[in-house]
Amino acid sequence: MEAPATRRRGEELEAAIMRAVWEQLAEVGYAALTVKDVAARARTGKAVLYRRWPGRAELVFAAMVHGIPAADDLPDTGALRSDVVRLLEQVAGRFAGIGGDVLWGLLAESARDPELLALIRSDLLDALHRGPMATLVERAVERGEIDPARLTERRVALPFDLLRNEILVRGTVAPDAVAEIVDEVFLPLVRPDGAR
Amino acid sequence: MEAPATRRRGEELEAAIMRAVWEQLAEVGYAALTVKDVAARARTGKAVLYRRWPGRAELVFAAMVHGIPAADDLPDTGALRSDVVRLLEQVAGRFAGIGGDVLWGLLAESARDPELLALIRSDLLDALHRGPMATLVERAVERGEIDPARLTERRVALPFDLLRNEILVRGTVAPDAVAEIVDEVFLPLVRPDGAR
DNA sequence: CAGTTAAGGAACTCGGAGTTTCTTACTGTG
DNA sequence: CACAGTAAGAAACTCCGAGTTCCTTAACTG
Repeated sequence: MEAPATRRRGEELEAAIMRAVWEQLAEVGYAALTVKDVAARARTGKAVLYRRWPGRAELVFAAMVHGIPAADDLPDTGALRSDVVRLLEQVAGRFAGIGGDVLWGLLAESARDPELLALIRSDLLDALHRGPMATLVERAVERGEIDPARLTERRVALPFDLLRNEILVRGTVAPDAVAEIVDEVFLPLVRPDGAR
Repeated sequence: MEAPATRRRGEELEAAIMRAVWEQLAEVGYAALTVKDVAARARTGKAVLYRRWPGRAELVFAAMVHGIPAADDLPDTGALRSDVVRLLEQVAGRFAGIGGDVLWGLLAESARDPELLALIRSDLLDALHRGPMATLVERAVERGEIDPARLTERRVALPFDLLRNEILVRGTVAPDAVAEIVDEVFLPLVRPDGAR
């Protein structure tokens, strides 16, 4: 933020840029984010940014991947319900501060670039979700909380599909949305029969 | 398409513009759609467009509302499953030709304009879905195909929430997605107990 | 310490959104 | 049928942001 005493390079410089992008996203959103403003905020020049990322979309994508902390601490509460609730809330929390519009903007701007689009879809929308969820489900099956016969790909994906819908369509995750998704939809579909 | 013999006005002109927007959307998508191209395609000038709509986003929104035929023919096959499948396929079909990127672009560009955003959400994402679905569900309750005690807002919204997820996230609706949504998720949640 | 790399910064091109202005065809009214 | 008034069609214009280029100079390399 304050004037750099020296000329920064490598890691340090890059971190400052990522931070500047993230802050701009939080403050003005995607549509109003300009490369010049980001450069100014990071106290550097546009050329430095373009030397690293081919365009605005890639820059923002990098900042999101960088800014969203990895979910290394997968919930393990011993019960399926609380595990899933906590995981969903974790992910919802990661998107707090920046609105759904960042995702829209990114997707819209990348619509013409199939490679970037695929990357965004897999890194930001899929990988972060499929793996963790699979683990939670696996554990629950072992505990007998889930009937394996009732498991399908679609049902496992359900919690995140619905959470994503909240973020993308409503722009925010209502306080009780997570509980609803888990209690009204997910659990009734995978619990062993009899347990309503 | 061909040179207009005369100078058009009102309805006729407007229809030509809406058609031009729709065709451009289908051909180049939202990001690459320019007002100048639309005007050229409709054989008119930019000023004519800006006299009617305040900006690009409103123009595209108008074209979508105009171009998406109303679902006046609500399915009524006598069975819940086929009703819902048909309704979902109807809606999916309406978005054929233009990709999900149009929605993204529209949402991204309108992120700063709360009124337009609300309009898009309600007209394009909500109104078209909530009403028809409610009717189908109502009929099914009367036929005894649905247990009213198992109905919640969220469950009724489920089919469209998931369909929307397909369109927005995957960019397309896989051939068997609709059947999966209905058979693996929706029906098991609302059918009277015992019917698995 | 000499040579190389790249940061910082400014000036540039290019293109699209939105505006303005002008001429000229329609339209509705007397 | 003539004469406003309105708005279509077309062009030129402003503004602004993405991406590029170039130059100076600080930091790193050996």
